[in-house]
Amino acid sequence: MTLSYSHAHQQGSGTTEVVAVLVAITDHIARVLTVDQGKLLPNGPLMPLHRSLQAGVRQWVEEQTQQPLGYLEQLYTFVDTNRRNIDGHALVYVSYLGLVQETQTQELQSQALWRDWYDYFPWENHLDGMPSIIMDFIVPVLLEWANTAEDSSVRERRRQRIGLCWGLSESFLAGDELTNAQAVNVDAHEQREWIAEHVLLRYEMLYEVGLIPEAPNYPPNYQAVVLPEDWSKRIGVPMYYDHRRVIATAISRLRAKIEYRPLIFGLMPDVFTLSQLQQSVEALSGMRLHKQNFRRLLDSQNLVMETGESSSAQRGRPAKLYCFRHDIELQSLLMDSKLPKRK
Amino acid sequence: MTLSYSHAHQQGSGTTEVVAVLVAITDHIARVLTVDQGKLLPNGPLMPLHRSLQAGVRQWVEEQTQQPLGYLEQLYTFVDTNRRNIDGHALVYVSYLGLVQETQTQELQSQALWRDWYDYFPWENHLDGMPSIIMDFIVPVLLEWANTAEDSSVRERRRQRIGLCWGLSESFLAGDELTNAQAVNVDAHEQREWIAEHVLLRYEMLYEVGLIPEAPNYPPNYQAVVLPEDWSKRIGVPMYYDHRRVIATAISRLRAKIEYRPLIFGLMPDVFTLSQLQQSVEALSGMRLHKQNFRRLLDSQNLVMETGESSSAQRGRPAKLYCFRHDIELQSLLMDSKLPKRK
DNA sequence: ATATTTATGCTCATTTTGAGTTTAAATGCT
DNA sequence: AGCATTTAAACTCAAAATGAGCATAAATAT
Repeated sequence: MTLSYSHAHQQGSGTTEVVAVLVAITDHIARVLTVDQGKLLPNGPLMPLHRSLQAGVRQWVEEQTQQPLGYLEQLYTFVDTNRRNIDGHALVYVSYLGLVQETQTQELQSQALWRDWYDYFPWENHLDGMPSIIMDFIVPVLLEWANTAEDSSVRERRRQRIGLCWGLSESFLAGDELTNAQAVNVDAHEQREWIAEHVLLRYEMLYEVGLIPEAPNYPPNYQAVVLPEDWSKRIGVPMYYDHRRVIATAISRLRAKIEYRPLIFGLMPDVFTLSQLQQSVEALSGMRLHKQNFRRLLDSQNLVMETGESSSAQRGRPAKLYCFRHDIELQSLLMDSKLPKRK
Repeated sequence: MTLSYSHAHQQGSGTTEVVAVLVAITDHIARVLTVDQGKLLPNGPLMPLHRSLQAGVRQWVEEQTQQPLGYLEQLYTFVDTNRRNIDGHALVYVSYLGLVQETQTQELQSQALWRDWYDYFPWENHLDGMPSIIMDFIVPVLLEWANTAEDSSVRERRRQRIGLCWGLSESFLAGDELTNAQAVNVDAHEQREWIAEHVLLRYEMLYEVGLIPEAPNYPPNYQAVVLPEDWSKRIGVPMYYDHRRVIATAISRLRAKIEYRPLIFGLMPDVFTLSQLQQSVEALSGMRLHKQNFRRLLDSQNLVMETGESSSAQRGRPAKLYCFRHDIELQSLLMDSKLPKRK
């Protein structure tokens, strides 16, 4: 895509930028903080006055969004050879993942906006089951892409890749023909498991195939499947540069890490019920969890303690309130902390 | 430390460098490729002609070591505010982890050298049990450091941190007094488990306390423990800049990732016995594994297949030869692949 | 009152894990 | 040749973790 929007700092002598993916959960929805009508992530050049990359991130986020931020961790470093400084050096941008507590998401600058992260990745939201777009449009186009390869071994490899990325069974992908056998196996499409943390792999596959507006080969011209009118909505909101890939990187990291580190507490209010905690984890992973096993795991890890009070629930039995055990803060950062498997 | 060695490219207009930690296993020993008498990792500036960071890494490694390299993955991006370009921008360096097969480690440039990585981190080698230096010197100094803190809560936190990093039991660290209770508990020092992948955390703790020659506050002046004459040898070979930290980052990543991704095949020859495979994994993790469980896990994952031949062993029953199943290459990169716990 | 909703405690079969024992097939030494 | 030694590899077994479900408790809505 061509980009009309441009930053002043790109003409300078620096070649390093920082980009931040700030995540918060509000109304049980995972959101990222964006600027410029949701088209960009907060970002800015690393300057001589910054004593570290983190310091650069904090300054630019503060300046562009006025959002105070807590936990921050480096994600990945990209190079954009299309953007260069006056000496011809390509732009290097270092991405960070930041966590923001729900209670901290107030009074932003006007251009800053918290957006549901599934607006950018509709296929990643399995909270109400697998979205129909996957089996109706995405997978058919991908299979078409796989089958148009010259070499049969390439075709096979592509099909395997599709199956692994999108949780499809071997049988669904087996054989070069996908005629009536396909109809039979459609119902068995959830035989292999959907792996939540493969967000980046899935995004990169869609990008490679040309299904993503940001990709150079968009739109794809496969004939077997007619893309619906509202395709661009279904494939998610596009962004400038490669910022959508940066978000995909962040979601992948968050979903993977939450399995063994209690990052979730960086997103929770100080006091919460176990159901709220579970709903937050579900918002991140995009999947429903087994309630009883979630709780068993929680108390086996000793991460939370009761406050003694109960919530004034809307309906049903009032839930006990809990808080994060700050006395084992350090332990929690180091120790393994797993999550139960899907429901 | 002050550094006499300097690179020409630091005077240019660029601010981005790449640094590579190349790993290979030769003679059952995990090694990293170094230049400049083991004082530096292969590195070089990112230049306008490079089309990606990986391309930069490959060019500089090739130029400085003539080592062909295969698998390459980004590690972490650092900023060195002590090194700046002519415009005052701090140097940003992006580190990479590369894997080299044993059969590929030939005919290097004279300045390039494969070094046992435990030369840099002697305390990380638990192949023959926990090294005595840990309980004899490192932990006593760390406890001294913990106990000299003003605030008692800081003391407690530091002790917890020490316990988690170095695998010490609660009881060993409990209480403010460590007089005769200490002697009693010394034997119980392996109650909590040593976590192999915490290499970076351990290095950073030693650095913070001043036990690392590269640290600004080296040497520490704790009185309770008299450091032995050969301390500098025991605490490992120092490097220029923060390159030792980069290696620590690489080892941490490798040890963590090998638990769930079959990275090990990037280091193995094309054909190998299961014992050789296990020894390689042990070289990386620095710990002995339970042979039977290692094999059970291996064939549950279907990563290797018999070649049909057997090895002409030096002694004992000949072992079957195996090779990596290239047909599931992709699968292997995605799928979980765990390792058994310690022996 | 009774159905509905939410919270929370408990059970149970299956799988995974950690740690052995046993048997097999080679070599080296006397 | 015979026997101890060494390495390989198959099999067993108890304990712990996991996935899934039932039962009970405490509130609200009709």
